[in-house]
Formats: sequence, C-alpha cells, structure tokens
Amino acid sequence: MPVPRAAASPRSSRTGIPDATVARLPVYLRVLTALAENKVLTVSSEALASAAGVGSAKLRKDLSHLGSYGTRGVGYDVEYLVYQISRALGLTQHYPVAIIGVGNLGHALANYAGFATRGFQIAALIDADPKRSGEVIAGLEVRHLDELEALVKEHEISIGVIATPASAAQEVCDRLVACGVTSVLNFAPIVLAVPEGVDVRKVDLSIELQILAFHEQRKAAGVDGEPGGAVPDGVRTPAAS
Amino acid sequence: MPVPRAAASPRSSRTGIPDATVARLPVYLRVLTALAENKVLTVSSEALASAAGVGSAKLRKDLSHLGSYGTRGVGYDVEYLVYQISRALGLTQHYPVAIIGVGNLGHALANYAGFATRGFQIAALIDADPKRSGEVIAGLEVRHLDELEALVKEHEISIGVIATPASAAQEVCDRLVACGVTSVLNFAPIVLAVPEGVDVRKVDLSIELQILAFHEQRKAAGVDGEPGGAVPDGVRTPAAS
DNA sequence: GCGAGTTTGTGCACCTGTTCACAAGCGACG
DNA sequence: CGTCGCTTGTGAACAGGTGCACAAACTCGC
Repeated sequence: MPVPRAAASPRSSRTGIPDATVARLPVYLRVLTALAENKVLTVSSEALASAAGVGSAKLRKDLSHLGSYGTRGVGYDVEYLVYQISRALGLTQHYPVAIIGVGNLGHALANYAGFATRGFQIAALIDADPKRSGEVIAGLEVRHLDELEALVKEHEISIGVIATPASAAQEVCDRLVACGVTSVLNFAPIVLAVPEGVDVRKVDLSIELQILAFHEQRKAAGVDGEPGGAVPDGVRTPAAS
Repeated sequence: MPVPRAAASPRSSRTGIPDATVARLPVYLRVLTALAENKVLTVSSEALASAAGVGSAKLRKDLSHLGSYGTRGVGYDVEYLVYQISRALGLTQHYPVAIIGVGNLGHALANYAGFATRGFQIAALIDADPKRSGEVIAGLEVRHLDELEALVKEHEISIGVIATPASAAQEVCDRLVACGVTSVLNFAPIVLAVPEGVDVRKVDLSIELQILAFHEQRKAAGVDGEPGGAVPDGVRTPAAS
C-alpha cells in the first residue's frame, strides 16, 4: 500500500502566519489607521474586533502571530500596532505596480487612492491600443504593450495588475511572468495558469454578485429548497456523437 | 468613542451547499459556458477541474452537493450542468441591481459585461453629485441620490452595489437596507455594519494588493527554511486549455 | 450478453481555521 | 505595598473544508 505522506504543502504556512490571518491584517490596518487619525492612543481587542467585523478572540489570535504587542489590562498601542502590521505585511518596502489594460476598470484602478496611500506606487500604465498611448492618467503616461518588458525591468516591477479583457489576460500574464513578475492581481474573468512560485489573486466582480444571488435566492425561498418539479426544460439533449 | 458595531456574520449554511462550494460554482459556470460555446458536449471532472484551477475530487464533491448530474464512465453533460449550476445559484431568476456611486469605479461597473451576461440587469445608477444626474452610462440615465428609495421600490431592487467613497458608504448602505435591500456588494474600503439577515460581500482592491505584498516579501526574503523541500508556495497551475 | 476500461460519487482521515474559556500579567487605587 | 479589576495570550475542543482511495455504475467493443 503505497500511501506515503505525500507531504504536499497546499498552502503557505512556513511563515508562521496563517493565510486566513494575512487576509485579515489589512482590515485591521485600515481600522487602526483611522483610529490613529482620530488621536486614539490605545484600543482593546474587543473594540478593534467589532470595528473590523470579527470576533475578539480571533483578532487576538491573529495578532499573536505577529508577536506579543499588546499590554494586558490596557490593550494595544495604536501606532505601534500599525507599524507592526505594516511590517508583517511587507508594506514598509516599496512595491512598484504596473497596471495593464486602461479601460474603464484600469482607469478606476489608476485613480484609486487606496493604492498610493498604502505604499503602492503605480509605476506603469500599459495598454494594447495605440490610440491610448500618450494619454495621461493620474499623472502617468500610458505606454504601449510593446514596452511592457522594458518598463517592468526599468521600474523593477514585481506586482502586475491585469485589467485587460479576458482574451488577452493569459498572454499578458505570461509576458509578465517571463520578465520576472512574481505576483499578479487579476481582474479578468479567467483562470490564469502560472508556473509554480508565482502568486495570483483574482478579483471577479460577477462572481461576487453570483454569490449574493445565491444567498438572495435562499432568503426568498425560505428553507424550502425542494428541487421537485425540476427539469421542466428539455435541456438534457446529449445529441448522438 | 463611537466605534461602529459590526454584525458578526455567522454565515450559517442552511441550504446544504457549503459556502466554499458556492464560491466556486461561478467559476465552474464560466468555464462550462466557454466549453458550451465551443460545442463541447461532455466534460470529465478531471478536465473541468484543471480548467477551473481546482482538484478533481473537490470539483466532484462540489457538484455532488447539487445532485447527481454526472454520468459514470462519461462525465458531465455541459449544457445540463450549466443549467443546474445556474439554477442552484439562483441565476434563473432575475435580479435587478442598483449601483450607487458613479465615479471611476461605478463607471467601470456599469459597463462591465460580466453583469449583464450573467443575468444581472443594472436597473439604476445613482450618484450624490447633482452634476452627474442625467448623464447616460451604458444606456441608463444617472439619477440623484434623493431618488434612491423610489428607484429601489420601483424596480424591486434586492441587490445594491456600493461604489461610493468610504465616507458615504455606511449611510448609503443604511438607506438601502431600510427600503428592503438584503444583499450588498461593497467596494468602499470600510467595514459595513448591517442588521442580521442582510448579506454583505466586500471587494477591496487595496487589500488584495497587500496580501500580494506579503507573499512577495516572503519570497524576496528567501525561503531557505528547509533545504529539502523549500518549495515556494504558489498557486495550483491549471492546465491551459 | 459480457468483460474491460472509464469516470462518478463518497466514506474517511487529515488539516486548517474558529471558538471557548481561563490563567497570566498589567495598571490603578486605597 | 497588597489587592482588585481588566485585558491579553493561548491551550484545547470544535467545525468546516480538502484530498485520497475505492466501490458503484456506465459505455464500448467483441
């Protein structure tokens, strides 16, 4: 019975920080930043948790993965925690970002304040349409897709944001990866294939809506999920092949 | 200090379909739709899984939650499966959607083809800026925020998309909920507080980037943990189709 | 009609993440 | 200086999701 451990490491856990925690840290960071701007000095796990929409125990466990930065009986020092979370997320470093595809969505992304204020600098705007080349968006000139490789190298870009149509996404992704980009944020409605070692995160607007539709349907139908009377359509037509 | 109370989302799944499965069904649906357009009649779990970027066992388990719609020794009928997944997600129904906030992002959303092609119809575009009222985007006239309640009732809108600045998001959300909207897709970088029974999903562009930055940092720092494995974590690479 | 080859559906063990509950630690106050 | 109240940090139980392996079931070829 050849059933070895397989030792497959499905997810990252070598850092000691679980993926689920990493996904929540930016939320904490945002809330803490807002608190700091309001001159709040310390915050308890209870208050911070409710502001972030999570349970207090979960929050404490999340923060404990970064180290013991709280004070018992008092809470967490807001500024210090901001710094520690930023540090854990790697935001103390400077990551130049390239946006490929300057359509409606690319426009929105280029103007999105949330990038710049978090330490991400948009270093290149790239589009395949020559008519767009030269256009200035958010103070940056749009360059043609041909220049992608040169721009990535010039600005040492390590994160690429794909906002192209689905048909172009895979090719753009391949080219990004070929010239050293190891992290991709994909807005195109397609599953990207990338070699190992490259991180891809996807943001899919229609998927989120579909998930909402599911819950909406469930609420509307009550718990009565009877599929009876199903299949009124003659959809099942496995034509002879 | 007025810390917003956030309703913890128990995310109870009473349908029998796990949340994790629901989140993947739209991906399967998209791949299947593409296959159908290519005149593919049946597909095996292996092929579908690799195209969707998941394991085949996981895919089969996901589909088994909808019922036994496969044929052993053959695979799944593409068209039939499209229908069944659409039905499970509630896409056979018609969900009018309102977009509040017609800035850069709202523009992009209004023009996003992924909505209309999945059965979602944008029934109202709303903005607080009077100068935008009357502007026509994607064939729909922008209306003023004052008309929100009337529009929601008129079009029987049950899903609201918030694309406003963060400062306005909570108020808009409250008003949507007050007139019966029970599902909200939030693009504003803020944690919305909603009463129980209301579903909120958030899409946060900067959070995704921060998660990427974390992984990027980890890769840059060297993954010299163990000489044997030392496999940089990555994304499953689906076979390109 | 029957066996060979496929592919689904699923029981089971593993693992990640969540929740509970409480001891340890810190500040305040008398 | 001791005691008390508050909050963190964490061990342990719990829940949900994932991957493996295999029996059941279907088609095809003969």
